[in-house]
Amino acid sequence: MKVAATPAYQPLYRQIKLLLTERLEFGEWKPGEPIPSEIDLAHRFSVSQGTVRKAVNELAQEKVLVRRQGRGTFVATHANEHTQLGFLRIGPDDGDVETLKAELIDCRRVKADAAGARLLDIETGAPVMRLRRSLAINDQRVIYEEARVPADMFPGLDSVLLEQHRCMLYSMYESAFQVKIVAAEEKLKAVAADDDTASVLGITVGSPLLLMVRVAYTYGRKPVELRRSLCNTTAYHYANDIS
Amino acid sequence: MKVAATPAYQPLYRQIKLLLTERLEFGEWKPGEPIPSEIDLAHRFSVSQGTVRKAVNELAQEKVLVRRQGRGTFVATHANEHTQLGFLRIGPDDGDVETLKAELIDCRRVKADAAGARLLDIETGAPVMRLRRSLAINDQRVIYEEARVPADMFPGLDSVLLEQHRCMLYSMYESAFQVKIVAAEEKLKAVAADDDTASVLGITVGSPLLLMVRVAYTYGRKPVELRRSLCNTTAYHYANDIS
DNA sequence: GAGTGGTCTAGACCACTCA
DNA sequence: GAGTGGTCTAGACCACTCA
Repeated sequence: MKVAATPAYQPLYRQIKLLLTERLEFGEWKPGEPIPSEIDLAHRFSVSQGTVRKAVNELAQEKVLVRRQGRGTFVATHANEHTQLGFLRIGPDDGDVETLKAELIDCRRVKADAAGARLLDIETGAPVMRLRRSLAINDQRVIYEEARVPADMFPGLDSVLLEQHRCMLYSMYESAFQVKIVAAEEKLKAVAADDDTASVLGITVGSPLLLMVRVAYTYGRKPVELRRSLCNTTAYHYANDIS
Repeated sequence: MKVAATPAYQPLYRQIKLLLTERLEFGEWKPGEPIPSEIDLAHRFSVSQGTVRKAVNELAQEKVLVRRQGRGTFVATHANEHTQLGFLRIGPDDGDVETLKAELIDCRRVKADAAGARLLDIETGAPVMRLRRSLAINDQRVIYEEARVPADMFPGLDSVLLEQHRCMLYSMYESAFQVKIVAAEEKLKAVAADDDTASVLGITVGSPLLLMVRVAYTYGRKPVELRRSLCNTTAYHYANDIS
């Protein structure tokens, strides 16, 4: 009988990719900073430039790194989220997103419920910070959302800090807590507006809203944030490209 | 004064990519068939294998080609849509998509309205085929949709042909009309169910539904199909990965 | 064992950025 | 002009598939 041996063959460039990821996690190169040049990395790891290139290319494709010809390769950052929109896929039916403003409703320490704990990979009942806010696109308040993060990863997270960062969450996670969001999964549904949401968004109870449930991950696909957003899509939509 | 000269520098591998795309459009290699080996292509185009590889890699990434180590590189196909789901991003909240059945409502020749014509890049009033149907996932009827395609690209499209292909549209476009869908853009909204949709889906009028508006493209980003789908997301959701 | 794509190297030269 | 990433080549060898 044959043992179900996982072949575990990993090409060299993937091992290099892992080493780079570890250094990124460790914080050797911080978001926005350049990493060493390909030639430099090739020497450090004693491989050819082509092998480093392949590892870096994959990380660039995953948007963990950003290549800039003639300048270097940089650690991706959410620092410019006010100009770049980050992971927000919502936009107006006509025209572009010109302004994006967040208004904090509250920020509280609560206990993780079973479903949330499972998604965040923590214990049920573990402390999480829950923040609620509304988002206005082009001065129209269209999104109400609730985000939950494990409290121990974000010590000192409170309303004051949030206001300081003008509610740009991923940028704040990154600069204040060294937690870099690199990917997310979203599930979308259509739901009817409840009382609270309706009053925040200034619509009638029962109106259809787009519900987006997001799990956001840091390096190594570790879940960091659970978010529930409700969007009034009367004049807005969620855009997605498929191939 | 400097003329705004578009540099128009195109690396060799992109020229090769273009040549490959042209041959695919022309039908030299059909969906499901293998294309020549990298070495063969390199000889034909008088470039190195590495350059061909780079061109093929980009096409594989765009899911126009499919690489299979040890076997060869194949033209992507929608032929297995009943097993592979194609571009459908909807799935049940619990479990997987086990069965997917389509039920044709009607298929008529109509005139393109202004908005639809613009998206399909045809004249307003030009003939389009409009087909309506419902989709059942795991034997639950959850989607009502309407698709429009330019009539001249699909001569002879009718209910009989649709039934023959069991409503697997992209597979039918491909095998019966040599139109290969390679990409799509979707816009999502939450809307209230109207009378017709409510009765087809067996829900109450006004229930929230997920509206998906899709433009599907063939090679060279030529628009081919405009689709409007309404999904009852009570026990289903639209899944999307972001990075 | 022949043929395919996948990895890796070493080296040349190009496009681009910035001082 | 020095330094970066981007392209291209030629060649070796590896992993995988299939007859």
